[in-house]
Amino acid sequence: MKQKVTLKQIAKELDVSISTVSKALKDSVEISLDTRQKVKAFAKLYNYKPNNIALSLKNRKTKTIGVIIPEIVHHFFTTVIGGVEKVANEKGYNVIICSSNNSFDKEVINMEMLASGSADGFILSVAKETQLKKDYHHIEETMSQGMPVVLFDRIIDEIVCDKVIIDDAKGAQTATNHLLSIGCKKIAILTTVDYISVGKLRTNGYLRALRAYDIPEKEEYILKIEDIDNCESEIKEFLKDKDIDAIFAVNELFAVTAAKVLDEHGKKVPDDVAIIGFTDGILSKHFIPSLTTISQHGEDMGIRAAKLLIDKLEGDEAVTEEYRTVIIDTNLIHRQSTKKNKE
Amino acid sequence: MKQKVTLKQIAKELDVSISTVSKALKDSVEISLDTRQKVKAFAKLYNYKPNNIALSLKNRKTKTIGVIIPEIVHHFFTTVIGGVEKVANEKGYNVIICSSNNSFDKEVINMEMLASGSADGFILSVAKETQLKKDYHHIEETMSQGMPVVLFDRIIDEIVCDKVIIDDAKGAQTATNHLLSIGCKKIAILTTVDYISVGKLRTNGYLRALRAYDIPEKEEYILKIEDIDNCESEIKEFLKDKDIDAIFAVNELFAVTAAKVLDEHGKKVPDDVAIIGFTDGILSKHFIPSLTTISQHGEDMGIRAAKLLIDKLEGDEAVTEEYRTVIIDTNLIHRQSTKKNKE
DNA sequence: GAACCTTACGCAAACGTTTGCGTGTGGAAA
DNA sequence: TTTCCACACGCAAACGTTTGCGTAAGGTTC
Repeated sequence: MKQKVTLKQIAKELDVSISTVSKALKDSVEISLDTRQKVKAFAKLYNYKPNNIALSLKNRKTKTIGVIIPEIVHHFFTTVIGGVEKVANEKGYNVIICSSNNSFDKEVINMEMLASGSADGFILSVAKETQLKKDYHHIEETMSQGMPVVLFDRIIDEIVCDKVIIDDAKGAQTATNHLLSIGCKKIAILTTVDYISVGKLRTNGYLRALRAYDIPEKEEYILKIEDIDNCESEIKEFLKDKDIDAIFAVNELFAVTAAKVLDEHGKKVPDDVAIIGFTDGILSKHFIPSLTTISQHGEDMGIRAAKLLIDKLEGDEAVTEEYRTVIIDTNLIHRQSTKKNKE
Repeated sequence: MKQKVTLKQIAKELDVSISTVSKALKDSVEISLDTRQKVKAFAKLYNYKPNNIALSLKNRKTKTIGVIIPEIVHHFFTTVIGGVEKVANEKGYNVIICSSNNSFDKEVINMEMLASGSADGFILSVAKETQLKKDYHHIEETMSQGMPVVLFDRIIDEIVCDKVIIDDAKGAQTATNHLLSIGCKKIAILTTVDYISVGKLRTNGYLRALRAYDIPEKEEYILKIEDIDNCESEIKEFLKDKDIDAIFAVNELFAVTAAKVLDEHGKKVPDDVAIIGFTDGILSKHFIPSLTTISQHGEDMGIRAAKLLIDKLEGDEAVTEEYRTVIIDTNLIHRQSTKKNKE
């Protein structure tokens, strides 16, 4: 089994020095044309590829971006990654993806691992547990070692760095407004517990929209779901005999689960109850009825995040000291789940 | 801005040699207890972490697994990655994920990039284009340089290496049998073009099942979809006025799209037409009606693939020379889309 | 033939580690 | 006082690169 060929081996075979080989491959004028050609031919023959590790060590940078997300099996996050990869590949960067699995410890471990030489900077959406614990030492430590961090989606206000977010409250308000505009009056919200930043913001947007329409908020219309994986039972309980004409769900899963429960109760979507979701994933698109939703433009978020990071990585000191927060526009995607006949 | 602290800096501060620091941190008996404690205290204070890059260079291994998949925004592939990560983390490996986007060129580029120092071995599902082109030089080259490769799902028969697959034909046969067993006689299949290995295998399984039941295969019941992203129009055209009582779809998207088209035609699933899919993703689970399907156990595939790879990486020569093909069991998940009333 | 200039290459340091071996210091034994 | 032995530490090489600088060989100029 062949081993990877190095400069040293080529040098030995051709009876020249390592530096000659290195320079020849780079077409340095220091080396005679003859030698250059010989070396290059030999290198091609043996399929020489410079060793990235050695280059990283020498250059003190890895040309690699570390991405840490709470879940890997998650449509929104993968679209973001898609965007990151796009930009990264264009600019000659590699992407390492790690999932924290919503665990604080795993987030810390992954971050430390990547920070100790494997990546030049981070794109990060923090784990649920991290938001709960409010322990951000690993992020601060990483930044204090000179590695830029870009936070996206689930961000942390207390940390000063580049951020890419959507205006969750505004998106939620738009969603709720849409329900109001088609004549719904009794609008329930299925949301997460408050320590999830985006959940709280979306709840706020919902409340804001109601207030703007002078509709009193009702405790009984708000369900804050704790255990996302078992949301069905909570939603079932919540929806039982509830007199509502619309539901705003802060994510796809809540939306389709609600649809399912309504279906079981013999209620029709959208005629009896309209539904609007958040995040334009495959579920919303392919569900029957297809779900009206707020698109988060995950790929754009990834693109912007990657650009911010690479700017920091390649920028001079001036750029480095200035932090930006990019807000990605959301927009309402009209589908069947909010098409009232009375409209 | 602090920079990352190195052994050299600690050594200078403490006025000892680099090797003393290194040994002290490793609790070498060569170093006096006093010095050891001093060094360790200092290292902790400055949050010293050994530089992975330097270690990789020295050890000639990176403790990193490269995973290349055709698509990142894809439920099945992400579940596989989840499995890989699980095992990798347990064994102290890092995981780098790259997507080829189903492009041959990107697959080659990613592979070469990772092969030149960033990863010790690969877990790979080949791009559609690669299957079409039948050009596998990059994989062969990587293997000939001593880096183990594990192929999964979309594998290549011609390449001799470890593989993790499901028995696609058998799974398809099981699916078709199920349809037959509930009384369906006119079973259509929505499949991919033949150069996609898994698609072809599933088509074969379908045909095998029909033959076993002595049902003649009909050309008009078979749709080979070329452009997956625009499958809806093809399916619509195909299903128009077709007299069938069941559909076997080789993936989720085809299954739900068929359901949607049927819905538009006023046909009921499962009463008029039963549907069975392949791959147990979120769509199948949450669709109304929920879809009966063949589970591929993506996470298990990832786990097995990672284990095979790590065995190769850490094994001695004996293990290295022997290649295994692991076949993961599929199983039928009964849901509503095949619950005939007549049953 | 001396002085000088090109040309074409090699040396060595550096990136941050690890580790086998060499060595200076001190104390104990003879 | 000499010899010897632990003990505690430093040296240097190695992993694979890149690159500034030094230098030998050969040619040109006067």
